[in-house]
Amino acid sequence: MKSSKGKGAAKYSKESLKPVDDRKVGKRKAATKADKSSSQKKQRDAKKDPNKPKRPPSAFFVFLEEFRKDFKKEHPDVKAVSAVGKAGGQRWKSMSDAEKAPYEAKAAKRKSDYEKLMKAYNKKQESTADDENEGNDEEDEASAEEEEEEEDDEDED
DNA sequence: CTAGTGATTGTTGAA
DNA sequence: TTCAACAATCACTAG
Repeated sequence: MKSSKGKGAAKYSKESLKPVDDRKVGKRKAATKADKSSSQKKQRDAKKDPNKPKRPPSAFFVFLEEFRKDFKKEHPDVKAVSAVGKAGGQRWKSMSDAEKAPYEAKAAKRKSDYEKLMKAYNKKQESTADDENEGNDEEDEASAEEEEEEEDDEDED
């Protein structure tokens, strides 16, 4: 699935896929915690999912992390997160696929771990009324093995 | 004091 | 296939 390179399937979208990208969709934040009774820092919530894994940062975010450092380095006085976001956004679009490659690779790895977390998260849910758990297969080791795969290929010097 | 807000794009999960 | 919200950051502001 996936349109892949676009091309062949870039038809249905185009206009239909537009409504989303334009204006921040009307504010995706403002979770307005609402409760906060317990001063538990900004833990986003405590009643929704016990331990839902946070979404893996996209290549853009990975790039942003480095970009922020560099940006602040040249703009130590800038204190607006939006400034970095905008600058990073433009810079990101200015980058070539090859340059984004390393970031995508990292993001891809992040996703791998995320999938694992999701597995563990599913198990924790364990609510569903009955769910007897039956055999309960522990299979999958929830422990994420830290296997730092340093794959550096890409351009060789 | 607490935590939401802004701004970027990508990604993922659900319908 | 399509939509929609969320991922990090950092100083400021409001109640």
